[in-house]
Amino acid sequence: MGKESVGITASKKNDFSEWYTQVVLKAELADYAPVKGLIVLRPDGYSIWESLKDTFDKKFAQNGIRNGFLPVLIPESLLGKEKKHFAGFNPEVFWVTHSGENEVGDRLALRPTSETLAYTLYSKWIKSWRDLPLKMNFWNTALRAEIKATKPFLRTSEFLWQEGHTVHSTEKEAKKEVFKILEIYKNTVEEELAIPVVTGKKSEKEKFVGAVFTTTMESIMPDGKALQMGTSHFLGQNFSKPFEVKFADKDNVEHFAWQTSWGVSWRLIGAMIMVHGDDKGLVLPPKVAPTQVVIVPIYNSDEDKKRVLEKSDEIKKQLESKSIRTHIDDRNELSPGYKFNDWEMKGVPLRIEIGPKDISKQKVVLAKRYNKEKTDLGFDEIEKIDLILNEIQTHMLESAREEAKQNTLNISDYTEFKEKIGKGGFFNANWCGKQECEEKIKEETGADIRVIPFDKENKEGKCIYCNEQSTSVPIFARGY
RNA sequence: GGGAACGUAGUCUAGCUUGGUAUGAUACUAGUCUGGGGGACUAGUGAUCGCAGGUUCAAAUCCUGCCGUUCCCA
Repeated sequence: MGKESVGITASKKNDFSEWYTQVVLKAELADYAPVKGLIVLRPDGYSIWESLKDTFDKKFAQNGIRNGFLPVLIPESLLGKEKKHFAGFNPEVFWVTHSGENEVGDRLALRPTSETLAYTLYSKWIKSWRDLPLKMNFWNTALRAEIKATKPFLRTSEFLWQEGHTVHSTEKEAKKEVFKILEIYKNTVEEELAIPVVTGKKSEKEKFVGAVFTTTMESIMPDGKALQMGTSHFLGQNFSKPFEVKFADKDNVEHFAWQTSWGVSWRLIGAMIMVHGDDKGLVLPPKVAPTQVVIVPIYNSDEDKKRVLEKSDEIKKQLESKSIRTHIDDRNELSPGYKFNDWEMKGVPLRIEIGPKDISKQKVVLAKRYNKEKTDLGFDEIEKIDLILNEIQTHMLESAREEAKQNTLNISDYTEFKEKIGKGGFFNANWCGKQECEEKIKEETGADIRVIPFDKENKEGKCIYCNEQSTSVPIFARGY
């Protein structure tokens, strides 16, 4: 068999885009749907999403947030209630204009996001301060037409996500919620996906349309571009006013409520692929890997086969008793070498090779995916595998942090900035806070303000563009 | 937003310039051997050449439209 035709043929370093697409398709995470910009999730891809969903659900629940479900169709009259919000989304809205042969009266939008729908309901449900806070989350898909370049997980016209919508009686409490959610996002992405993130605020220009302010977490990808990993918005009363989300307070005075909305999408899967993958394919962080350990039995005679499979099964049971997701690759028709490459392409964190030679020595061969290390592991050490998986998880985050650090640069000279932006990276640069400078920089370099880190607000210095008094040190980068 | 390329079996691909019923590999099925890093041999299955029109005795090939995919640049 031609090695070229089966594995990943593009190099991550030299041909990043092509490499990414190949990994998604060949590792069988997703495939293209017959409609432009839409993808289909295959079991391994969906399993990773389910794993993230489970983690988020637990954390949301601990924070008093409950799940609900909203319909996909939103009447135009509702969507248009908050003018700026509508204008922001309108270009990419899919419209339903017919039911069968009949035209519908009020056009129906396939939700680009659900604020307008959720808050219509919220205004019905909320009457008193006793009804607050109202904290709900929705797992669904959103639809935003992507006219041009689409890429699996990163830019698709329909994407899986969760959108949370909370309502509070005070501004302070709502703001606290915004930051609490962002913290949950950050922890989850770093702990589960082993991707380091920078948290902070979006600039006025980049904030969510309709929000008072937007907090965000951003990560740097190996090609030097920034990826927005999730956002948590403080909506203030911008939506509660048009949608009349109001409540009678303890003093019997009616107030408009304070709101938040927040979301992460399957983009996180795209980030995971980019950050950890290599030229052999996907590399999965153990915590989200659908299969954590794959056992490849090796044998020739029927007698050996029986012994090896029996031992494999024993190891599998031992691992499963510790909740380690284990698979035995007993496909008879394939050679061990083929299987090794196959599972490496799919990114399974640990591989156990076991043959007659190993059994006689009371050990197996253990191969780690993320650093390609191969060692012997005695039968009596099998129980340590959960610790090894944890170690891998930790190391993956550490090395991703190291890489991110090397791609982050402090910069104060605009000429130098323009020279270096081509290679990508995060650039910490002083900014005066004026949108004009932000726009000029975008125009001249293609880089925008990804995030103003929380610890970099109110920093003195000189704006990299206009040299005037700076107000903060945002991260500039070219983004996805 | 601007530009370029591409679409032929599950996958990759030859053929297209100069129209004549599609090449090869791999995968798949069966068998024998093999088995510690992408195995070998033998025999078989699998394609209305992206879709819809048009030109023609005849279209994968020429023309038009549509759909889809990829890459590069802002």
